[in-house]
Amino acid sequence: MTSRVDAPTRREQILGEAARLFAERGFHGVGVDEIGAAVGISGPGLYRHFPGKDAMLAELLVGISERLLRGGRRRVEEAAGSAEQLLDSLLEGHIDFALDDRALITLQDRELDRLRDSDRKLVRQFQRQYVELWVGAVRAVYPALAEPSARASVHAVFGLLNSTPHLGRPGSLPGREAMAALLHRLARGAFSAAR
Amino acid sequence: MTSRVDAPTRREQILGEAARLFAERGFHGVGVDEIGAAVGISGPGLYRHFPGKDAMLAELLVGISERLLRGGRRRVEEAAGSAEQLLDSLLEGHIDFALDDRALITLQDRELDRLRDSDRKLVRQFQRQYVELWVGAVRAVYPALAEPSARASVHAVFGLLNSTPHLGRPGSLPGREAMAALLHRLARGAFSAAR
DNA sequence: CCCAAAGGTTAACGAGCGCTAACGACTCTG
DNA sequence: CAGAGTCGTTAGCGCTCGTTAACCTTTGGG
Repeated sequence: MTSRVDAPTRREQILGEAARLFAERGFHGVGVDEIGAAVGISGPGLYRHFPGKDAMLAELLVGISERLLRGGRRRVEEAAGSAEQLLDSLLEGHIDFALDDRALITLQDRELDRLRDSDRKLVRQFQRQYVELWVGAVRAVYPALAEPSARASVHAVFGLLNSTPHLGRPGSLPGREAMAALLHRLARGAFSAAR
Repeated sequence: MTSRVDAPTRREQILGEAARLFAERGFHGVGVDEIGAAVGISGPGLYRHFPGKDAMLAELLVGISERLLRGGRRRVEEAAGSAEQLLDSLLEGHIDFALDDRALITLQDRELDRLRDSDRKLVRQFQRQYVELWVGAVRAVYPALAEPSARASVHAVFGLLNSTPHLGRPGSLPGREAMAALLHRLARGAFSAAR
């Protein structure tokens, strides 16, 4: 039983560096030797922890989409109150994720096609359920909004929130908390204009 | 002098298919043989038209970013009227681009790092000027908005508009005109909430 | 009519990549 | 202290990929 506050295990360390490298240079653009070097071991030593390079990507993508969905569902259950509160809670969770796990956000919509069919289907299924959860929350706040428009709006707002990775040098932008608040307002503004 | 309404030249044909393939499977995920096959010639025949695979990507990315900037500047000149009109015009242009050239949009922020240093610098320069042009337009409409917030908002709205490529099966979404109108409203709503 | 330019073809090379094989050191545990 | 399990190492295989070389066919102009 591994404690949750321990230093990251070698496996987790590898996954973290792999995520960063994949996001920076693309799945095909990174060699196993580089991933190994990033954690201080070299090349084939990775195969003591993963059956192959594909498996690392798969574990990353399945992990993200599953975490997002679980977090969303938890918020749906906890938000017994108003529909507004649920939408704000979902926004808060997604924004935290976008700001703190930029590499994973990038991978999620960039390298999905490199997965084996079964893994890709699984990730797509998680993503779809997550989107539908949002669609429900948005329509609870804006009941006049038709479902196709709501779905398209949710996709678009995800694009807005996930745009964080593509940002320039840090100087010309707000800090982390200001950025979170700004993204929240932008997203709410977009939804409220969906009509 | 090539007429603008002629059938696409072989070069243009290659660029089009390369854009589609790069967007689908990533730059490193597509082989020159596939690009050749997509236009009916095979593999090394491409080298009669381009010095290498990198050159195709470079021409695509430089072309897009240059076109976007030129279109934006044209709209700035033409919009002698109100600031609102300019912002709407910029939105219209970018939305047309996002809806009609999805592959290029995808490439623009996904494969930029695969370029030679000089080409990447050029593309980044075009992109930066395009963003600054938008920042000016947004701040003309919302003068109270500080520049860093305006810049972050512009990036975020680009993410919103460019989210079109990541959409699901066509059935569950609005048609092209409805989608354009929806994106326009969402973007305006986001800006108006930036504060 | 010739010949040069344009635009293809196939064969093959060299580099890089994912992965396996074979081996070694360290650390527990009975 | 033996032996197994864990976690590394290096060498190298086989394949793919971008690119080059050498050659062929068509076409338009002097």
